[in-house]
Amino acid sequence: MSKQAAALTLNDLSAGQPCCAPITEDRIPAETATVLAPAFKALGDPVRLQLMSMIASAPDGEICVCDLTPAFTLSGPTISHHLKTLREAGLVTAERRGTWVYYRAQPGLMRQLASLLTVEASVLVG
Amino acid sequence: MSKQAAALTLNDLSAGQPCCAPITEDRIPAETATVLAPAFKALGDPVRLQLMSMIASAPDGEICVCDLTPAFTLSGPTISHHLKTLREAGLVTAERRGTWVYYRAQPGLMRQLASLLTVEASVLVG
DNA sequence: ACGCTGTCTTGACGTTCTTCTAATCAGAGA
DNA sequence: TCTCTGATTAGAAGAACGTCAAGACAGCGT
Repeated sequence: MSKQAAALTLNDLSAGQPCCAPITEDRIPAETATVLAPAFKALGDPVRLQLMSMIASAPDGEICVCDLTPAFTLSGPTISHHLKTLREAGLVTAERRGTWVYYRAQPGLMRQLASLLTVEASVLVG
Repeated sequence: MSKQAAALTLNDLSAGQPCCAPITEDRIPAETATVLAPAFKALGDPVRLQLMSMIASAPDGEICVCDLTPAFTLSGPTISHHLKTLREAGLVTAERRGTWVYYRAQPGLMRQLASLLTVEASVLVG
């Protein structure tokens, strides 16, 4: 990384209201793209996309790693690595309770990504 | 490619109605994840995210490569390569008219990605 | 027909990603 | 304290990615 002008972090975005207009309205600033692209990248793997959906759709809002791992034909460390990627992207949080670790989705960031992609009717008609 | 059970393609999804419920409601099937993950991956680069936003927010619904390239400090071939990635992900289409090539967003796929990430109030409150 | 401009493809190089095995850490129970 | 189980970290191999320079292709103008 050579030139990193603005120190815009994920918290600056997920804390406040919607970061910016949908990409159909205005061009995204470079700093915003730098902050949000990693979240999209984290969802850009089939395994992580399924993990994310299992976490986000968990009945109690959380799900144990021990329930996630057997759902795939991948080794435990590999699943753990993918979960770390989702964690570092800010899409999920982890909490250890006793022996087990539970994962929970972060709706704020998800909603931001969704609103960024929202396409209004005007774009379709026009 | 070893085991490719269902021949689910991008067209199967973008042609019809919403592919599936938001990931907050149900776990997405493996085939759907395989089809949609590349679209998220394509958006997972700051340059491509900005390109996508410039294309999607273009006043006439389309924008010339000659307007995209000078907006970045990257070589022409590199921009062209990123545009190809967006094209292969199904997020944009390209059309040559005379000397110039114009890019246009594909709202269908964008709307699918957005609805997949949609978080209802129930998830937040519950 | 020729050259000019705009865009894409090719080939290469260094970096990052995905996956594994092996080793380590955290907590529960005897 | 020792051991057992669940989860993460460390290290390594192979594939994929981002970038550029050089070359190829497409269309316009002379």
